[in-house]
Amino acid sequence: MPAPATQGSWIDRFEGLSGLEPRIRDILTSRSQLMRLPKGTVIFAPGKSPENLLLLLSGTVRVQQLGENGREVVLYRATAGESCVLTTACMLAYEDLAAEGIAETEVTAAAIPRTVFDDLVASSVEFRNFVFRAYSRRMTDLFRVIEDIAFRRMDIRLAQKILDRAEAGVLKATHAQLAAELGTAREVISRQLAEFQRRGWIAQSRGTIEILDDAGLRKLAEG
Amino acid sequence: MPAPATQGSWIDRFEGLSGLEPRIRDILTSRSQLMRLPKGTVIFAPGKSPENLLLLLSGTVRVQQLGENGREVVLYRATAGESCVLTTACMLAYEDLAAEGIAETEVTAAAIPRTVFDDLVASSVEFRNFVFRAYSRRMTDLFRVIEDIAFRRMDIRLAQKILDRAEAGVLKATHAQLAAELGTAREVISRQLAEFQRRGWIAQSRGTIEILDDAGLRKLAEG
DNA sequence: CGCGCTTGTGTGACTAGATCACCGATAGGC
DNA sequence: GCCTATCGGTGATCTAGTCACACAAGCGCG
Repeated sequence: MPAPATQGSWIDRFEGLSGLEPRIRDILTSRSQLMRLPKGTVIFAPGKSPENLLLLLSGTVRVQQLGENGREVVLYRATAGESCVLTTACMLAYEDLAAEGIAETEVTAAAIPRTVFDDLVASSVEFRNFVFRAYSRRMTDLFRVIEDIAFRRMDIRLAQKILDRAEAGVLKATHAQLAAELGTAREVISRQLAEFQRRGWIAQSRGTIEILDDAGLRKLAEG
Repeated sequence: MPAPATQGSWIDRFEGLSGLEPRIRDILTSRSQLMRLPKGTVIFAPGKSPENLLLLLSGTVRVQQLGENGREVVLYRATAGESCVLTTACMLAYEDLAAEGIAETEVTAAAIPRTVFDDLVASSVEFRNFVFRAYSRRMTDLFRVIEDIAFRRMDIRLAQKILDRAEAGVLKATHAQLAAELGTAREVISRQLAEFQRRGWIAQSRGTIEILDDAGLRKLAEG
């Protein structure tokens, strides 16, 4: 991305914020703070609520639910151009969430303090719409997760996951990681992958999955 | 709808709204509309987004996720004193939700049009807090549902459900309804209940479950 | 190099839950 | 009292989660 010529140009990377009135843009740029979080940073977690609302400029944040037996499910990922609104929910949470947010890659973000956030919501329709739209999007994501877990077959979900997260036909992930993504046990993933392999859809080696037959996987994922 | 003794007194039934400035109270009372919805009314559904935000004065609204195969899971219930904020998410939703809200009993509510809602959010800190707190609460509920579905055993969840929803030791519900609540199949519920009965924890008859041994159920539900 | 350690993967046996195909029981309308 | 819709019970079968353990691949180190 080219170095911004004007102060606060990062704002325009957010869908819905480009039309902000100058006054609001000023508040946003002057009272937020750009920050860089190394990969693996825990942004929020049970008992650790964040002080700031993050608007992601680059990188991705993974939000996952933790079960007491050590198992996990990935709830959603926030990527550049999105906000981590759940954060606001956490900021206000009268109750601790059993979820945590982790920087999955290095992340750069604009951090907006709670009070400034409130101020912005009060003074700008566009910002309000931005915020509520973000909430709506997250809700939708959560609903999909629920639907998946409750109603969809593992093989289908796994095929989707692989197609989703593979880059150039290759997915770097251990069976255990995929299991955590889908909220299931490692063995289940191992067996499903063995079956995919048997059908010639993928090739496996320690920590990586290579897609051999995209169409085969896709056919399963759709149906 | 019963005429309130003093204009706007219903506002005080909502935790967090009682401290509103008079000016805001006036907007709320004058620009909202009290309404009565008969039991079974569909408040929102896929393809049917509501125009109003509802603040529930009495009755309960059940919000459930619909799976394409006809199965369901109950996401949460909103009761008197709560708002149906998801509604606002739906109002703004750029995407249809596969969820629906249904009046589970007769419901009375104050309906706030979308524009007035925006106005209130803009002009009152208390109202903003009220709204975000409501969002936060719903998120928490959704997280619990995800955790339950993904990690908890059916027998435990069923025992909890029975304890939760029984009134005076009796629960009026069919096996099919309980199955829908928990996002499972009717047969599973039937078999579990048969087991509970065998252990002397409950007695069953068509459409009703009677709790005989509260402690027994509770012990399972906790563990 | 061989050694031990950690992490990732494979497998069998078993339990829980979901699905399918039924059939019998019950209540309510007529 | 009979008909019919709804409710509940049951066996067979399949998918998924759990447990216990064994084997394999990488990795540091003497």
